[in-house]
Amino acid sequence: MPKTNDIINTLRSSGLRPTKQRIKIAEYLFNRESTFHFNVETIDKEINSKSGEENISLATIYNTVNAFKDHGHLKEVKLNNDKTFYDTNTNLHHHFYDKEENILTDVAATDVHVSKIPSAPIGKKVDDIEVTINVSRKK
Amino acid sequence: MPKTNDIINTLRSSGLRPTKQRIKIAEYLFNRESTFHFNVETIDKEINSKSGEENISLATIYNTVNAFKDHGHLKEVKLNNDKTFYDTNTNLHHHFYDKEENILTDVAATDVHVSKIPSAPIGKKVDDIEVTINVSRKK
DNA sequence: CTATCAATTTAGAATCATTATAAACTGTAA
DNA sequence: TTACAGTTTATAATGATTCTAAATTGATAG
Repeated sequence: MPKTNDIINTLRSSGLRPTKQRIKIAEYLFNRESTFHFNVETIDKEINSKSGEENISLATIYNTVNAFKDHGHLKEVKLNNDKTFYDTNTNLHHHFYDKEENILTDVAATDVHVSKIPSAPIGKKVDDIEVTINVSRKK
Repeated sequence: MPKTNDIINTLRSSGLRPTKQRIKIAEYLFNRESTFHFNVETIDKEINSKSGEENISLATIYNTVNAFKDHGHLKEVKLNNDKTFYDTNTNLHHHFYDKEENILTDVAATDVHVSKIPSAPIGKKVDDIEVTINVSRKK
């Protein structure tokens, strides 16, 4: 669980000025044990519902999430949804995806083995392999 | 390459009235050798650019694509893009994905083997596994 | 410590893909 | 041939996201 100073240093060293807003959002996103999937609305609700504290404007939340993504602190995730989701786990990993409930769960890279893939198209090289295990409620 | 009559029968048997517009779009989408990835704009441009022919309204293209998807004739595909893409290949298969160029290429299910996966979360069962092979330009 | 300036925040407008609406039209079955 | 539910359509509405331009703030030099 990174401390505020670590967060400030991380922001600085990736070229992002550690503003009040960015620090608050970074603490909310990265001060947790396990991986976390969220969208802009999540942050808006969580951070801006607390009365007594100053709110962060939606535009800033968008700016911040985009900046974090562009600097490799977040990964964008595609779901069957109108809103864009993000993942605080930027390492290579895989997913369980339940489309009935629109729930995404991380799977460690070591828990999946892909033993055969075709060669890449001409002029292309393989960067990585992502596996999505689609699941549904057991009946 | 299905003939118009086959298309009409397919539409009918999946409960879709074979209207002029649906037949035209279905012929455009399904009368081809290989898999095809497209979005609504693709259809709009291709079909509505031909002067002399009656245009199909955008609303109808949306309605039709949604109907085809809902009846299992199309599969929705998520790309790093603001527009929704569709795939005429509704069988289980995998993909090469080049995010630099936003190009998706099909990979046959038989060309990929996944030899190890974790067990599904409690109360869930595995439906299928989709593998995305991320590629980029070889340097 | 203070001035300066570029980076950032912000409210609100703008954008744009998609969906909703409701009136006109059409395929189908009797 | 008629009747009616299913479709099409132009247009308005929606909603997530981006843009804009003015106000604010963090960093830096002096």
